[in-house]
Amino acid sequence: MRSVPTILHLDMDAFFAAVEQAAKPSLRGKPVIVGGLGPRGVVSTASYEARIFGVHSAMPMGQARRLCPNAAYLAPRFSLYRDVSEAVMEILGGLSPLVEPLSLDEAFVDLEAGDALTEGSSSQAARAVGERLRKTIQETTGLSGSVGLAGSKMLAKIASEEAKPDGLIVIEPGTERDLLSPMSVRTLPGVGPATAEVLRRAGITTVGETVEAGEDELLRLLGRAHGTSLYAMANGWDDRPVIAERDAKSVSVEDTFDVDLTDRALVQAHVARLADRCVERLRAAGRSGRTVVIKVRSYDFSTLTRSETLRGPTDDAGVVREAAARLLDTVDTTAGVRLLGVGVSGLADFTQEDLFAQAQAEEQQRAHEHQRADAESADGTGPGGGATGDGHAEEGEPVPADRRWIPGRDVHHPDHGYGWVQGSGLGRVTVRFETPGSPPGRVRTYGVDDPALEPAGPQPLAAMARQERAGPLGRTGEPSQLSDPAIRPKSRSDADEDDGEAEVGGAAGGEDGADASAGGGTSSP
DNA sequence: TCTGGGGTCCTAGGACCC
DNA sequence: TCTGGGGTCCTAGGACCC
Repeated sequence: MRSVPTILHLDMDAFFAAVEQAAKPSLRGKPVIVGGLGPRGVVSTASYEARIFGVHSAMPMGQARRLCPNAAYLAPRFSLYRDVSEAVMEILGGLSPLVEPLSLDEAFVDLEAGDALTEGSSSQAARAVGERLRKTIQETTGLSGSVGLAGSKMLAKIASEEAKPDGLIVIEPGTERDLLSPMSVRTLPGVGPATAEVLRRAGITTVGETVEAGEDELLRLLGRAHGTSLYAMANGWDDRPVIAERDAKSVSVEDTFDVDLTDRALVQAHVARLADRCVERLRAAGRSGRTVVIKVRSYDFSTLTRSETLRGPTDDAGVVREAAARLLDTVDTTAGVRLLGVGVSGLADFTQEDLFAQAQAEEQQRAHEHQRADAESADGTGPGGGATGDGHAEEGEPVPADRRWIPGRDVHHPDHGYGWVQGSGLGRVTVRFETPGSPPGRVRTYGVDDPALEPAGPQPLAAMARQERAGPLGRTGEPSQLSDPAIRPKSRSDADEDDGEAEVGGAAGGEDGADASAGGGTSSP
């Protein structure tokens, strides 16, 4: 615990949804829900307008649609979020060399390790840094983030949570115990539903009661590691350092299917493809791994894993594919498989004699990854798409026209310019023509195979485009990929291997017409 | 329309070794 | 051969986080 609140936690507000609202003028001020659009999708992020209806992260999409039928439902666009995230992380890097990203939208910063506290180390100075940071992020990205400042990571995070949305809270060292005492145990990191239930049965629901219970009691209830850390956290004792970067310890990919898989050959084919995708990611990261894991979730949601440790680390797709196939041989899948996954752990640094060849291979991998990222993340259903899926599909087989139009994706039309897919189905696709810097636009409808309409890459957010025009940002001066004219206009990537279930709720605006909510291949409201 | 996808850490039992 | 103890690795599962 520090005596000055010099640990900063930044949490971007409703990040994915906020990026979409920045990109799509007609959605500003309206409920927006980003997540898997398939029959088994869940909410990634709900805008604050949607949260009023009770929608929140991790909620099944079906439930969200019942609660908030008029929201815009969009598939996530991770490559765009990554670009915005990088801009934010770069700003944080200007405060201190010690930045610990927790996810795309969250990070700790150790202000003591940097020189941002020009006016000396005090609460006031820390608050000023936090306010200036929020302003810079707003100007650079057009988005709001909430900031917590405290003498420890735990309290900085609790502070930013309390500050949401669009706020800043400083927890003055010395006030922690009183502040924490009335809070729910669920506030403490590491206390989820299961732990909370164990504690509740012991009569413990608040942080104060956790302290009163005493360490011995917590150890008895929760075991060694968990009990010890919970007792410390409840007392506000936390001296975990901010750690700039850690190496990943595992890499994995998984797909949930729209319909349970029963055909053994399809299951086997899918595991092989997952193994390939997993190795692609492993190699892109320049790593190799020793333990291969498969994951099988059954029709009834029961989940099992099987693993095999090799004699040495590998980044060979054939080796991983074969290990995964052997593991699958030990699992009965006749009753139906809902999810399949393949992972590699026990990672080692990839050692390579030929560094040039390695660099080249990685470059290709990265380019490929970048192109595939959105297409893959769009579906969440996996390319298999269920028992009738394409386990037999050939590489390069054309994507059916009506599957190219994933709600939320950018498109281009020679007459009307850039817009985004609002919905598709029944042979039609509805597009709203607007861009981040334009006023709200109008909707038009096309046939799904209208040759004039083409998928496009994400358009740069207005604020970020302005920054670029004003000159290179930050110290590196590297132009963002978003504004690189060679990359910005339509890329085919979004259409390549999507599996988007076309469907969008009656998105913002009243003139959507029938198409906006027509489901493509799946049921529609 | 009931449950994503990518991770981390911990526990516990058995094998194996000294 | 009525019988220890500790360390490490592997496997499986589960809680938790964003």
